[in-house]
Amino acid sequence: MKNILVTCALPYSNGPIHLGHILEHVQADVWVRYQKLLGNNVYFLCSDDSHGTAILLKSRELNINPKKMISKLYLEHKQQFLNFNISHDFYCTTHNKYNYLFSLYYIKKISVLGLLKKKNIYQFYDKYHNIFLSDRFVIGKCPLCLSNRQYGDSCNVCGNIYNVLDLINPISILSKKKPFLKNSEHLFLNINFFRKKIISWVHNSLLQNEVKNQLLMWLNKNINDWNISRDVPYFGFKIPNIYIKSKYFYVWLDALLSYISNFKYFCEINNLFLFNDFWNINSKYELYHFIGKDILYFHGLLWPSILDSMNFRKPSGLIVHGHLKINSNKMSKSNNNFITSKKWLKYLDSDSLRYFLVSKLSNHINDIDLCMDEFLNKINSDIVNKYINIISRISVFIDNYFNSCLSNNLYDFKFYKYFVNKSILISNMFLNFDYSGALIKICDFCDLVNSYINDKKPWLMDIKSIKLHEFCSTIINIFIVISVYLSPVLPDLSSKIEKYLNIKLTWKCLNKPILGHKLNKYKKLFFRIDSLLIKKIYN
RNA sequence: GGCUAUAUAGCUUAAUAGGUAAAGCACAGCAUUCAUAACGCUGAAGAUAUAGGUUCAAUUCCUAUUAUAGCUACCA
Repeated sequence: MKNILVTCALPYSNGPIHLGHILEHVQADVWVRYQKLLGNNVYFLCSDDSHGTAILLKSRELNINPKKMISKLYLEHKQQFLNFNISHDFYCTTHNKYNYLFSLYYIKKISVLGLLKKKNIYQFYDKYHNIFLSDRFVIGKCPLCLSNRQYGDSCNVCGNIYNVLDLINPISILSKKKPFLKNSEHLFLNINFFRKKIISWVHNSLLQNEVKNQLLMWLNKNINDWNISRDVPYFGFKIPNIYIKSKYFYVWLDALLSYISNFKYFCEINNLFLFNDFWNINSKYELYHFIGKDILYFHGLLWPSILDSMNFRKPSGLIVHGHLKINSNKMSKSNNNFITSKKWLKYLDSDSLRYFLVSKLSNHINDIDLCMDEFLNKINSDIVNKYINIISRISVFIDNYFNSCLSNNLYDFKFYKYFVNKSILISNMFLNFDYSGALIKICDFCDLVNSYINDKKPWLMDIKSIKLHEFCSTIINIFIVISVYLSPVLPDLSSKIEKYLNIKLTWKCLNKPILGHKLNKYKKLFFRIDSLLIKKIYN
């Protein structure tokens, strides 16, 4: 039995959960559910990322206390993930005592190692809002291609990056006025110190090839010192004055540290003595982080360095996915295709989205396109026409002629066994993150069964005959096997199937066929999606 | 600008060590009635972004170009 700790990237506490979040959590959830199905011991943790300038500004905009805002969003986020059956064992926010204590512990460690340096830097300052402006809060004319309204760090038009101080006619996006330059002393982390150790971690952990290449590219040159402090006003943890005066921890530090502190918190609440087993430097237990391709820099460079400095173990692997697009466009409010999880559930169900996303996920970091027409076709043809159709066409006989009871023998044990024997193939595909490939195989199974039924023509067999009874029981047993394979993907449908069949869908179901067993009367298990609902999503 | 990826039928994706490019959806015909106009069988059509190179042989390896995505810390 394996012991595994799994995390997702932390949703930010300044807005609702959207389908992009759901993509990542579904990818992790399916993997976690498969591990559990196979009997491994998995803890699945996540948290809201509740610090940073953007949260402070959002709370000012809404005119409420940032603490109030993040706790309100926390409850909302947690509920949304529950609605999509994401099986987190623990979900909290980064704004908690444990995380603060680990932040203190961390800065002490890097300070003792002599890796902190103070440097004076110049930044734009908005005197109307009394706040230092990060590059993203300043817009102006690109110094290279002269395009208007570009961000302080890079130009969307020519793609160049530059120093914010070179921007022509800079304007603060907060006050819409010209900011002025102000200097401030900051703490910088010498991350280069860890370079060799990180390189060795990259070579020895489970990473996709493209991820490995990207990390080694960054690691092949010197990495600049990392500014880990932020000026007031800020919403986060304050750095003790012995290190620097009036500064806060950069949000990414405590966000990453929360992977550790949340587990500590979780263990304390549940009286588990597992913390050292999972985090000690020689831990044999496994640790995986599911993240989007945009935050690889932090998880592939900063995070291993943090763990190294604290003398904790490093991740066994990172699972990096691409971004979610809607109808081939980036999901954004300006594209008018920003879909929150709440809105989705108003018109459509969780399982169908889970199924669609899983059918698109592989071990590559390609973007995933949620094309709504394709979604409709896929759900109706895969789930209804292929998979559910099997039970729908056989249950009629069982209910009408055999009092909803399975026979004592099978009509075709060999055929049944064929599907059971695929269990290792299917589970390995899921465990290796080849979700789309696994679903293709499962659809092939359904095609095979439907074709078999056509071939054997049960409607021509004598009603109430043993032959028909055993035939139907064979098909239902195969349906059970396929349902076990799909259960991590479709939790809602699976629990309906469990109720109907009077069984629990577990890996043990594959040991031997279920015989002489009483089922419930069949009722429709899954409904076709109406194209009208798809249109409503956009209104 | 630099780096790392990606580019295959109308759409979405396969192709495990260079060796006849495969499947689902959509489309057409036939058959069938147990099934949510579902299922089955047959068929047609049609694709390796562009230009070169290496090779007996390239979707696969190399180079360039084009397009797309992410990164290029101090947004998260």
